[in-house]
Amino acid sequence: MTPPVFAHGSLRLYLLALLEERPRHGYELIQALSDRFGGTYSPSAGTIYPRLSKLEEEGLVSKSTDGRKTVYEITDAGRAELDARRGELDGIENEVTDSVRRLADGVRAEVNGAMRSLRAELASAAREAKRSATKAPASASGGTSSTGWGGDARAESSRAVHEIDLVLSEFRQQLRTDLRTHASHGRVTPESVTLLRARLAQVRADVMATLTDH
Amino acid sequence: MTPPVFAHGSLRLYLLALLEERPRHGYELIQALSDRFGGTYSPSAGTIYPRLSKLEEEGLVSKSTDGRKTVYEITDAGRAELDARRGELDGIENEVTDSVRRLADGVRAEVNGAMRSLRAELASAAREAKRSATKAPASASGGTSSTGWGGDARAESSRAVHEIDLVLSEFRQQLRTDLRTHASHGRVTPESVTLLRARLAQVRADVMATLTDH
DNA sequence: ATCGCACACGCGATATATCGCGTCACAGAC
DNA sequence: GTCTGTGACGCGATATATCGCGTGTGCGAT
Repeated sequence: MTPPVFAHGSLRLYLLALLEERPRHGYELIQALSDRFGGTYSPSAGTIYPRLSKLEEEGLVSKSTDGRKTVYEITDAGRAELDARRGELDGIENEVTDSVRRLADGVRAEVNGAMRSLRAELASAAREAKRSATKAPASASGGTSSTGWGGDARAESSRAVHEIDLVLSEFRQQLRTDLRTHASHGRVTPESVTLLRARLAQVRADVMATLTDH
Repeated sequence: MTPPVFAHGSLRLYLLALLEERPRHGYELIQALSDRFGGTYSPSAGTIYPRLSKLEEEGLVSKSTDGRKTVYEITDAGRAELDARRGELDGIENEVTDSVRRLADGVRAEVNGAMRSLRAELASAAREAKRSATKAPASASGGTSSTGWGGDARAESSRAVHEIDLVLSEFRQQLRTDLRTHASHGRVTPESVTLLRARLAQVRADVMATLTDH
């Protein structure tokens, strides 16, 4: 039901990036992630610790105990891995931001539903007024996707896809900055939105044309 | 903040009573308590484990490890203590039930409050959707000031910015999916990247123009 | 009687680690 | 080219343990 916030290799890389800033222990990383993504998303311990274990097993981080804390530090191998994939990082940040926003929207809807059932339950409880009932939560997961790599003949294609990702990322960043600037003095009208939507649809069609035309 | 559910010696005794039924491990006790009191109240690990340690220290329960679980069993001394204070148990059960009820009322109030603000937010979102999507047949006249909240223009601008964010997000998602599909059979050339870059720059310029043109 | 204060207690926050489910990507089978 | 299984992965649930804050309780001093 709730789609994962981090795509397949993303958490691994992001953790490495956080540890590059400075050594941290597990709980600290959980908080750091929670902070960076508005508190709406908090990675669970079951997400962080297995990943850290894996990273240590791979030799990308080293572990050392400090009282009841377990401090993780990035190794040279870790820094190398990070350097090699530095470009993916900003893409990940944007992706996660998107996921979190979708998640927040989902939560809003869920709360609506939960409220309905709660109201029903309270009404029922008032009617009976002597017996109690039990409740049960729920959970699941879903999915998104992202970067693909690894071929040989398709290397160029992959590179191109990845670069498009970067271009998109940059474009979004720029437009956001532009809008923030102009929104403070002067205003952004719905017409801008409409225009943007139309133009992007056109761009998409044109780009697709270059793909199918050969 | 929230008043304790269990009065001073109550948890200790209740734990003993639960262990008299059968040996249990810590987490099991947490769940048992959560079950008995309607799920509204879940004692935290920080409540249970120190108490269990204390009980063991006093020799009222004995501890034994089973895999990653720590099973607690009542001792003769524990049964003696329980027999001596059997009378208090009913009182405790009632007391706790009352506490939980009060707590549930508090939650209900809180949720109600949260719902109010949520409703407001949803209403706002609905207004936004209506304003930008529908080209409203009549009704909407010019006068934005006087009644209603001040800074309507600012709010509209903010809403527009948010929506642009959505459009960007969606666009990126779509393009990524498109590329993914076409990248498997057929390929993505650097020309597509170049084209995309150029077209996006143009779009950005055009959108910016709608902002400064007024 | 009552004042006050050490001590026990309840509990959320802090901290760590594993298990099992569902999903996704990738490789090899076809 | 499509189908498939399998392994890695994200993540909630399970499981345990400690720290520190606020409060209530009981006892000795007043």
